[in-house]
Amino acid sequence: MADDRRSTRDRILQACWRLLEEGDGGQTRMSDVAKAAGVSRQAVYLHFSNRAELLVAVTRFIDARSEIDARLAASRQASCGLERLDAFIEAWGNYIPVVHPVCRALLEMAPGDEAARLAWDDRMTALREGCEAAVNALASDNELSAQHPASAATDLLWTLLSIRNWEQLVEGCGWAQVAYVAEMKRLARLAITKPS
Amino acid sequence: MADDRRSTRDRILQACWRLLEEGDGGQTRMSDVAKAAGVSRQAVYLHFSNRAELLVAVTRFIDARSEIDARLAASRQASCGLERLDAFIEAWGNYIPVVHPVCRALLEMAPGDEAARLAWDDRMTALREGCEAAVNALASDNELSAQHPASAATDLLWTLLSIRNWEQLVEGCGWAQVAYVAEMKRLARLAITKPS
DNA sequence: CACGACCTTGACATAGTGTCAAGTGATATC
DNA sequence: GATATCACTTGACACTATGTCAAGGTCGTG
Repeated sequence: MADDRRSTRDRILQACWRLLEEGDGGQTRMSDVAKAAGVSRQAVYLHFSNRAELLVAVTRFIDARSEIDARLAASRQASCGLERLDAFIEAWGNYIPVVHPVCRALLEMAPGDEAARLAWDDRMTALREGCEAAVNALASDNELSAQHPASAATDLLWTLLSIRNWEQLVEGCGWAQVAYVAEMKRLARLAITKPS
Repeated sequence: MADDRRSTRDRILQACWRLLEEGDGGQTRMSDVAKAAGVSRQAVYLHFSNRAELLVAVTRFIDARSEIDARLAASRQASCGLERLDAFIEAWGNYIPVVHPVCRALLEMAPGDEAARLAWDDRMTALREGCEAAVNALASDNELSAQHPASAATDLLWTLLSIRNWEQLVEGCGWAQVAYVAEMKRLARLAITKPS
């Protein structure tokens, strides 16, 4: 029974994920998810009290299945600031395509939905903390550009690595994922580290 | 009569603009606009067949009142590529805060509304053409970085100057408008021009 | 058997967009 | 001066998606 319970919940999450990846983007409706999961619309509400909560649960579901923590941990073990910056961009930049479908849906509903907005802000705050840590590592190695205070460097890195920028370059301009990551590494160095 | 007609239409546009600037962002509804313009909700539909059309009309209304064409024309008359790049960033970057409230509304409805999406794409295509022209001017002066083909440099400049990035830095991180413009100029040079 | 957990069915409230039809009042035209 | 036309009002309606509620069904377990 406990197994069945998890299996229904998981089937909903899985179906939602699949629809977000395949479908027309964030326009996936609760009834679509229900149908895809082979369950009634109300069953979805028994597990997730609203759409925002479902989407947030899907992001966690994805996080758990994609070793994101491990990848980010690797970046924290880099031996110097520059290496850490590269590793961080590599980890995050390659994670974006995975979570992007859900992020898109969350982002689309954020303007009109407090819960979605908070969930999104949480995610972005976590990203900013990662950027801040990378900037601090650069500062420790005295590799940080003298152009700005560390907070401004963090702002820049955070903005550079935003999901919107990935969308525009990879989906909008047709850049290959590896080209995107390589270019972000190059730009980050130019923007916030000392000229070599 | 012809005067009255334009005055009602203009009152609607003006009211909509004001609400978008003051209000909670793109959540402004048709009935809000009607009320603010002192007109019935249906009167709004007599002038604009749907919300997307109204928003597009507001952007044109703003364009007309903000000498954007003149500012951009100035950037086209720059005597060298680098100067032109700066002038373009100056013109566009300082225009963003003016149109931003409407762009935000248009952007928020774009995912679910074909008309809004097309209108947005149009605007962004125009911006991209401006970026492309600036990149070409740099190429003519042999000032373009050898890192990428011109199209990739255009992609980068276009992405750098996106409204989302302005939102994040100015509204999200609290950067002053002048700091934003200055930093975009610096980054654009680093990203796509030859190192000096 | 009876209970409870999980799920279904179907009805309902709500919010906002866009449509429709009938009516009003001022202005222009014959 | 009657009449037609234009710009607008009023009020009702259809539609879509979210989220809520109540009543009932099914299955495993005590």
